[in-house]
Amino acid sequence: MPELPEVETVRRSLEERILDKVIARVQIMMTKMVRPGAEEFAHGLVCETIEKLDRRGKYLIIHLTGDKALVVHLRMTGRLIYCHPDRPLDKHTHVILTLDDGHQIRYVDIRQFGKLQLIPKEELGVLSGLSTLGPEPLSDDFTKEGFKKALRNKRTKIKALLLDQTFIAGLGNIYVDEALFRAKIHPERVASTLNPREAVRLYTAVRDVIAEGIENRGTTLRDYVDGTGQMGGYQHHLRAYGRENMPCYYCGRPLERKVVAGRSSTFCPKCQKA
DNA sequence: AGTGCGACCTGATCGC
DNA sequence: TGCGATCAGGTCGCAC
Repeated sequence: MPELPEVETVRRSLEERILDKVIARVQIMMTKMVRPGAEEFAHGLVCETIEKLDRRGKYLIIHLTGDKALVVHLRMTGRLIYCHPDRPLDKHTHVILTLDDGHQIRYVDIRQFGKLQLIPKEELGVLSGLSTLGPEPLSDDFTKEGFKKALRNKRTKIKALLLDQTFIAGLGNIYVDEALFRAKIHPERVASTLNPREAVRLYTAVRDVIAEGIENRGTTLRDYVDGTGQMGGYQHHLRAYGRENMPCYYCGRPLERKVVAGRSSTFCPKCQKA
């Protein structure tokens, strides 16, 4: 489910509603979703005030006023929903945080792959997965020159590289396919073989698709919704992902689908030459 | 260093 | 209508 634009949309939609609220009650229906144990998780959160909401890659980081932070990863089907307690419980609701404003934040996750981790803030810098993330694609430290240079010594397929969170943070299968399509680069191209013009095209494409994804409040294929339960809109703008056999926007020929880097990949065999 | 697989889960869809 | 196979936005660990 959620890639950077979806997580950022969740962050924004929650931020305006839960900032400065106090967590009054914690209910855990499925203990494996939380870290450390249920007991410690609940006790660590109760009476804490929500100070700040950050995002890094696909991680949502909820800073509390004490020395702790709640790190959330939605994986494939996780949802964080801010709602009134009267709203009927979704079938796969695993954790409920009740706030002092009378509302709740519910963690719902059909496939149960996600994780809510309560950790001391000083451990944010060492948490596996989070601490090893590459640059944010929209930040100043993701530079054209740095990107070009980094591609030069990578012998892996460009699709695998863009999916590698330690290389660049936040891209997933959808936005990688979109970026490669826009840059007219085949997903199986070996990264080091991209010429400078291609590298720049890809750099620009990555930033553009991520920015457009955020502007459109993310992509809803089936499960994704923001912090208020609203669907995204970027699914109407996709040009490659999920468009197998449909006409290429550039040349009109049917797009092809193939497994690359272990993921289903859709591309134009004519415009994105191998 | 890079690749390919299974594992973790539920549910939608498709072919028979 | 039913039933099994396949696939899904992510990541991790392991074998080669």
